[in-house]
Amino acid sequence: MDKTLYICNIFYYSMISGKFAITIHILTLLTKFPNDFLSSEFIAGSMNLNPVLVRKEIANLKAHHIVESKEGKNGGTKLLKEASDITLKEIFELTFDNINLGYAKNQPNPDCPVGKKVNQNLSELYADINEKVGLQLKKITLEDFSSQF
Amino acid sequence: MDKTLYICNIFYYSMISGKFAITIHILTLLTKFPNDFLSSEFIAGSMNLNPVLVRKEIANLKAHHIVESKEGKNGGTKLLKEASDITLKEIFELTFDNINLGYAKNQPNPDCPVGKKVNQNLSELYADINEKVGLQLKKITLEDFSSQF
DNA sequence: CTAAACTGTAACATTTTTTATTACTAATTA
DNA sequence: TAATTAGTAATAAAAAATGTTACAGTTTAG
Repeated sequence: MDKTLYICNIFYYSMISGKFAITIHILTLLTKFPNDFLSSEFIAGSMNLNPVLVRKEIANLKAHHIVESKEGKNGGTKLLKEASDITLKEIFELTFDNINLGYAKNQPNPDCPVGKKVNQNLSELYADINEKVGLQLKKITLEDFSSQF
Repeated sequence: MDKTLYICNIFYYSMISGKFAITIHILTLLTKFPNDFLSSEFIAGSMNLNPVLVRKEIANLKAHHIVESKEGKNGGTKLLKEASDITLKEIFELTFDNINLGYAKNQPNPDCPVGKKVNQNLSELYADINEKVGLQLKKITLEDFSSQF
C-alpha cells in the first residue's frame, strides 16, 4: 500500500490531557538512557499506558526535533539534543497551547456589556499568567528535572 | 417533604471545568449591580448558560461567604463583600484546587525508578507554579477586573 | 391568602473529551 | 526471511463536563 495513504489527518487526533506529564515521563526515561533507542513498549511499561499513546506523543516530539526514532527490529526512540539544552518551557509549549484557567463553553451574550468582553479580558489575564509560568519553566532544564530521580 | 432529604451529596456533583470563568462572570455582573439581587435567570442570560449551572456556582460562592442570596419572588444573589476586598486569588482557590499541567491517568509502574517518583516530582513543580500564579492573582481585585468592562 | 417568581438541588440525559484497543503497513536487523 | 519495532488509521470505551427536567420550599406583591 502507498505510504501517502498513511498521512495523518491531525484533526482526527484527540488531545491528550495528560500530555505534559506523559511527555516529561518519556523524556526523563530517554535522558536516563541517552545512548539507547528505547521502545514504545518499554516506555509504556514504565507509565502503565498503551504504547500507541506513547508513540503519539513521540510523534509530537519528533515533529519538534527533540527526539529521533528508528523503525524496525531494535528500533525505538532517543534524544536528539542534550537534556541540558531542553527546558521545561519547550516541553510545556509543545504539549500545551497556553496555560489558562478555562473559558465557559458557550459564546456569551454579545448584547451584554460583560458577556461581550469577558473572554477577551480573561484572555489577557491568562496571557499574563502564561508569561510568568513560562519564565519559571525556562529556568528548569530536562537535565535538572531528570536528576531528581 | 422534609428539607433534610435535600441535603446535597457533594460527590454526586460533577465539576465544572469552566468554573473559574463562570464564577468570574457571575461576580463581575454582581459587581456591576452591587445593590440588586440578580436572578440566576438573568445571569445565565448574559452567559448563555443553563440557570441551574449558575445556581451551582452560586452555591459554591455562598459556601465561601462571598455572596448571599434570597429565595422567593424578587430573590436572587448579591455580593456580601466589597469587590475591592475580593482578590482573583480567592476566586481561583474556590474554583480550582491547584493549577497544574496534568498527570497521566494511570498509576505509573512502581518498579521503575522514574515511574515511582514522577508524580511526586511533578507535584513539586506544579506547587511552585501554583505559588507564582497565586502571587500574581492576589494583586488583582474583583474591582480591578470588573472595571475593565 | 394565594398566585407568581424565585432558589435549591436531585436525578438523569446528552455531549464532548480523553484514553484505550485493534489492526495493519512499512522498516530494520539478526 | 522471521521477528521486532515504529507509524497511524479507525473505532471503541470510559470519563468528564454540561445541560435538562422536575419539583419542593421561600418570599413577596397584590
